[in-house]
Amino acid sequence: MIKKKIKLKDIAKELEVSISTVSKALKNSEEISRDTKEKIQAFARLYNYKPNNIAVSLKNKRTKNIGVIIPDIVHHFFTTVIRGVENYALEKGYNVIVCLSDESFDKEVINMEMLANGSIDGFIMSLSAGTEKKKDFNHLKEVTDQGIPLVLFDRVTNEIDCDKVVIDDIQGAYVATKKLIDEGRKRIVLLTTQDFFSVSLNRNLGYQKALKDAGVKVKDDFILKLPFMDVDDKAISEFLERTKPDAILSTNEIFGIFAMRVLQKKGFEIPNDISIIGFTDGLLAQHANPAITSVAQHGEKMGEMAAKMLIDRVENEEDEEPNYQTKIIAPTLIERESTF
Amino acid sequence: MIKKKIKLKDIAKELEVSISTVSKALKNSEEISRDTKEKIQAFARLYNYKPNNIAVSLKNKRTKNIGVIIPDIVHHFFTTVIRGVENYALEKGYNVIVCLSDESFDKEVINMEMLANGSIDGFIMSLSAGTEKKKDFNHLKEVTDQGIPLVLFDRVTNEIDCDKVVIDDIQGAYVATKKLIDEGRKRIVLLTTQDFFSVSLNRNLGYQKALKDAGVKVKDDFILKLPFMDVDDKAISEFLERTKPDAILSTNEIFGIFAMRVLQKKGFEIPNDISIIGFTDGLLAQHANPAITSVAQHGEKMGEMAAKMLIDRVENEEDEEPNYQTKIIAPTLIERESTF
DNA sequence: TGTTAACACGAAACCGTTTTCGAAAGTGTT
DNA sequence: AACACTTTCGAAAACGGTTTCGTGTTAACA
Repeated sequence: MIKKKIKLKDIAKELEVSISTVSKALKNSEEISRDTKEKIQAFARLYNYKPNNIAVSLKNKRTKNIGVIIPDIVHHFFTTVIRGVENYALEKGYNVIVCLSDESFDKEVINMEMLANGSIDGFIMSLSAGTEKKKDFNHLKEVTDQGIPLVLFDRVTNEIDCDKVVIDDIQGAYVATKKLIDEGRKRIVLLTTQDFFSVSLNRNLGYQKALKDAGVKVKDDFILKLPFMDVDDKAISEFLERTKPDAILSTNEIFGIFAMRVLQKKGFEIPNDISIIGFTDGLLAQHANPAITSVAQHGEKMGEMAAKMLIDRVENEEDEEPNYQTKIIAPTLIERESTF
Repeated sequence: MIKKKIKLKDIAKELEVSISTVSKALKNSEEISRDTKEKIQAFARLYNYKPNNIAVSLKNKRTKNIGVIIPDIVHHFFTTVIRGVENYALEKGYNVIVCLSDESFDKEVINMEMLANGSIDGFIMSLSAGTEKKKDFNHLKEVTDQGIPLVLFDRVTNEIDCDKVVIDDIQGAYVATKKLIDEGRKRIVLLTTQDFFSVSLNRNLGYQKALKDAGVKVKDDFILKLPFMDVDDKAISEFLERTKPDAILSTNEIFGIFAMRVLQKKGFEIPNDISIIGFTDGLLAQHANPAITSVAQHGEKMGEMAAKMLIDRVENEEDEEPNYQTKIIAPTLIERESTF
């Protein structure tokens, strides 16, 4: 026995008024008399009337949905961003449609196209590895050309004119490297990914800048660029044996964890023998033994800011000159047990 | 210069045919002549016509969206479930709307109500702690009464008649405990949460059953029930000092990690002195040092199955007698370095 | 040449709302 | 009694599609 949902027409028929009257009464319109409004509202409450979202969306051309496209959800950073977006969205009465590009350009395009046909009021996204590698941003261009608001976060591109929120990766790496230098470390190596990731590139720059500012020469063979997936214990192990570092900066969380494991198995003590700092202050860094000093990216805050920027755009679409902004969040070095 | 999206009416006007003709032509209807169809399709392709999802949804009463409500997204298990759901959904042309209940009953209700008014074709969800504690399932009842398909996973209730997918928690805990017994461990303690979590309860049962089957007496003070959030190092530490275990079974990932840290700080060697097995085969267990033997819950598979069950229901709504199923996934013990 | 059937297309209803506009009824003023 | 306002409500269009059904045209056939 399925209880069908009640609609305006049903209320109208039952109370012998018109649909328009019901609609207005439920919005407490001044046009409708006190009596009628009370009668209608009471009836609606009794039968638990809720307007159909789809019909409202079609009429208002507002879905109250925002689309979030991220490369990977099994990743603490993106997960915290979603939480931030969700928090703000819920507060503003928006739903969050999450799509995963799986680091693939094609999936990113498919997902965008699926959502761009009316399903959402705006996008929040971080570029997939495939897209960063291919440098093809036509799908983003099409979306913005249609007037759909877009906010890019973390992995962004300046090929596209839109709102952005990023952390200051150069600064983050700089501070981390400086911390290691100040500790007296002399052989500071960098574990990073290939260059097509905008974030890795910037972190690399920050690392080199800190070294230069301290009068330390940057050695190219102190930098290991690993593929971003399928991390290889062996590659790390060989690199560490060759470079014999006394400190490691990793541009992500996982490489640092791997390095620490390799070192611990070889009998090194962290941080006595070698200091380690990683990026992305995630669960792994927090719960490792010793806990790893990390550059926090404030994902949740990023998500909230992105959501705020997006919803502001969505709700004030009239302003003709966009005046796009890029918010830069300052990273924070969280000192734990893997450094002094 | 915003490029407005083209609609049926525009194509109709341009090609001097009716809207219905365009609609049919684009669906390759037999009613329309070859010539007209080709002309219309070519035009549509040229101008990149895509039907408006909202309008189609309103007409068809199908949104091609599925709502997923989970307690927490910053949690590896749920995150893998979402990935599984996403995979299957994308394949079938569905979008996934993710809502977070934040372990709160109220948020769970709000989210359900937001989505239940036409935004989605069905729900996939795992109960929040608040709901499990309160044992109030009226919001679920209302949804199913309306004929909206619902699939519960992991944290389920038998108060509600619907499809479910769970893992055999009793079995998982049984196998894990047996493994410890077979290793020769005599003082096997259990780290778990309060009883209102259905999963914890079952894991506790499995633990006790394995002990009994091996002729070991279950001691109540060998079981520590911690609040599910804000884990307390001190409580764990005191418990371990009091019980002096030679093996630990943790009903989740994090308690096991905490216990290992505490023990390592006290100088114990894992697994030489003490073996550890945890539930939820997440990143923490995989990357801990030593890596922790875990009972894998196969979240991605669960997500895929839940999505499959839901979409099957959605697309075959005619069958009058529901005949709800509960799929039980067998857990797997993944042996790592924290046991012999 | 008249009848019929196939073919190709269009008009209109519909999905469930919102909103504009017009109009009936009531009120008050002279 | 005539007029001008209010107040209160309903008809209808609109959002952008899908689908049913009717109809004009043409070809085929007796």
